[in-house]
Amino acid sequence: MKTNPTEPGVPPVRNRLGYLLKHARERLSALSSEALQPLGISGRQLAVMTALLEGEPPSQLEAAQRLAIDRTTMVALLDELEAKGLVERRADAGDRRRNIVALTDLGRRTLVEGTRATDQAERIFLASLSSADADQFRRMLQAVVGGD
Amino acid sequence: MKTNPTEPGVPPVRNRLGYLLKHARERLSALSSEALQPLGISGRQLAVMTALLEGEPPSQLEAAQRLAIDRTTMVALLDELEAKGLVERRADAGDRRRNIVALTDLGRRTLVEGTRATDQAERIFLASLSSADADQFRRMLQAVVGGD
DNA sequence: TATTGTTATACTCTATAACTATA
DNA sequence: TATAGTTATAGAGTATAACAATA
Repeated sequence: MKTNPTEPGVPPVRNRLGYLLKHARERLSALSSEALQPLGISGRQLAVMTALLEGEPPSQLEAAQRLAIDRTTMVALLDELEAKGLVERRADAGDRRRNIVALTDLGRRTLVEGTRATDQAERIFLASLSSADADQFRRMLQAVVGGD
Repeated sequence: MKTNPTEPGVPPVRNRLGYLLKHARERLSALSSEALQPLGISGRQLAVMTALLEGEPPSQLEAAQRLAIDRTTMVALLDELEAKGLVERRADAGDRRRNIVALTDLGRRTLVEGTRATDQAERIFLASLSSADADQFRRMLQAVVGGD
């Protein structure tokens, strides 16, 4: 059994995109969780609230599609947010299969504060990049994620 | 209840780093899984094998540290790799608490092929960026992840 | 027949606590 | 006392299948 025969064409694991994306997300999640803790919400919950405010108040299914998550995942997220008084479900008058989901006044205020908190978390996360590089980093991520 | 009062300072959820990193990683994971399927290994397993080849053959704990994961997570990963005949645990002669972990010959061949496969998955993942931008994207990720 | 919300269920990934064997 | 490996366990997060209500 030979020792340490470095293989050509096998780069260090810390240069691999899989490693980098995993740990980048872990670091940002930790920073965001910490920043949101005073508000008593998670980053996932803030993301749902953010999606509710884009365009018309969505059904649960439409809200899930805006976040590119499954509708069954949305159920539990809305249960949590409703229990905190941050969102309301109301039956759609025109199609009673659908629930229209909207932020409450408390939800709107919490969203604004949570956005400020996560903006700050993002700034800390990106602190090792120049401001121009940080903008480019975000654009590159949008490019590789695509429309989904 | 007002409808759709767009709040100033609340950007679309698809511009948030949390959303982008989550879905970027999801997309790369899907591409990598597909590329590795003929080899019968996961991206996580390939990452462990890659870490084993950097520097001296590590103990389980050192291998975990190279990947910045918990040593209890490493146990199950090595169980899987050992069951496939890709790695070997052998007791450290100098300190019998430690297991030295090394790739088998099959493991080394699988690592080389798996690296080629995930290189190709990374190229597809980055296809919307120029070659120079792709390099810069990777460097930026390394900068924000830091030494951990 | 198809769609929306829901529930039950299961699977992946991860970490914490406690055990064992060694040091 | 402390460390390396292990096990049991639990908690996120996610998805699939099946059901009820409605279209």
